[in-house]
Amino acid sequence: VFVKSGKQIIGAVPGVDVGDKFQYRVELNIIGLHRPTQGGIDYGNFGGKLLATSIVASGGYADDVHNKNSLIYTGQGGNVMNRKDPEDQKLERGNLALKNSVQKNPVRVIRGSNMLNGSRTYVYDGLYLVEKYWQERGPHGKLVFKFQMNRLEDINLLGN
Amino acid sequence: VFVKSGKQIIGAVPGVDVGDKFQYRVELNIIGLHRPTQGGIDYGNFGGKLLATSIVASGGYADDVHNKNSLIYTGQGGNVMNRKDPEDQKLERGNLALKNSVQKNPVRVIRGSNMLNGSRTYVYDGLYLVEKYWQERGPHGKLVFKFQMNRLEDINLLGN
DNA sequence: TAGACGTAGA
DNA sequence: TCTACGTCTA
Repeated sequence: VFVKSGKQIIGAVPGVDVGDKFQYRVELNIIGLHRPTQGGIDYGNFGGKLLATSIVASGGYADDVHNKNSLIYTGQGGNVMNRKDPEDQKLERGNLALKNSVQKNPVRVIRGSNMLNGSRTYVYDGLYLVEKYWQERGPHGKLVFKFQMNRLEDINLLGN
Repeated sequence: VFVKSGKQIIGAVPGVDVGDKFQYRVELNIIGLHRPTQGGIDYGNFGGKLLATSIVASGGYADDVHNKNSLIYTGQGGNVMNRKDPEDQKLERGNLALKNSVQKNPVRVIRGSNMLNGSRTYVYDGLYLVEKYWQERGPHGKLVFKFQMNRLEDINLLGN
C-alpha cells in the first residue's frame, strides 16, 4: 500500500499482516496503520464518539507490563515524557478514546523497540481489546492513566 | 541518488541540479543535500575547523531580505523560533560554521516555501558565498546573527 | 494553535 | 544529552 488512505480504519488494515516490520513512524502513517508521527495513540470520531484505533508502545514511557499477548499502556499528557513540570493526565484526546474503546472495539498495537545499532523497529502486533482502565500515581505523585490491553486473536481462535 | 552518502560534501552534490524540488526535509538528508532534519544550518569539521555546507531558508525565522540572487540568513539559537525566553544567539555550532565560511567556501542554499494546500516545497537554489556577517538586536532586544549570502554562479559566469 | 512513545547530528 | 527554519492530526 503506497497511497495514503485518508480514511481512519478500525480493526485490521488490508494488506498489513501481524509481524510486518517498519523502520519509521511515518511509514505507519503512510499505510494507515497509525497516523500520528509522534503521538502514541491514534483515534477518530465515530458517530460523535472518540474511539481509539491504534497505539504505539515504544518504551518511551516508563511503562508497563509487556507480555506476548497483553500489555499495560500508559496514557498521554501530563508531561510524562519530558518530565518537566509533571501534571495529572486528563481524560481527553487519546486517553478518552481508549476509555471509550474499553470492551468495545479492536485496537491495533504496534510495538517499537530499539536496535543494537541505535535505530528503531516497529512491528505490527495485531488487534487488542482494552479490557479496563484505571488511574494511579506515577513516581512524581501525579495521576496517570493505565490501560490493560489483551490480544484479541486468542479470543477469536476460541470461536468468537 | 537513493543511498545515503554518509560523507559531508562542500559544494555541489553530484546528481542534484539547481531547481530540483523536494517535499520533505528527510529527502534532503537522504541525498546528502542537507543532513539535519530540522536544523537550518548543516556543517562539518574540515581540518579541525567548522565550515557550513548548506542552509535551508524556509521562512521559519522572521528574516531576511530574499532576492533571487541573495538573502540575509538569521543565525540559530536564542529561542528565536519558539519565542519563549529569548536569549542572545551564540557564536557556536551553525553560526560559527557560517562565520568561518565567510568569503571562503561555497554553501548550498535550499529555499523552502509554503504551498497553497498547506504542504511545503524545498527547492535547491544553488551555491552561495557568505559575504559577511554581523549582529543586530531582534524585536525582543536580544542579539541575533545575520549572514549576507550572495549567489556564486553569477561570479562564475563572469569568469572566476 | 498546540500536542505528540520522532529523528538526525553534534 | 541536547538542539533543531519538522510533520501530522485534532
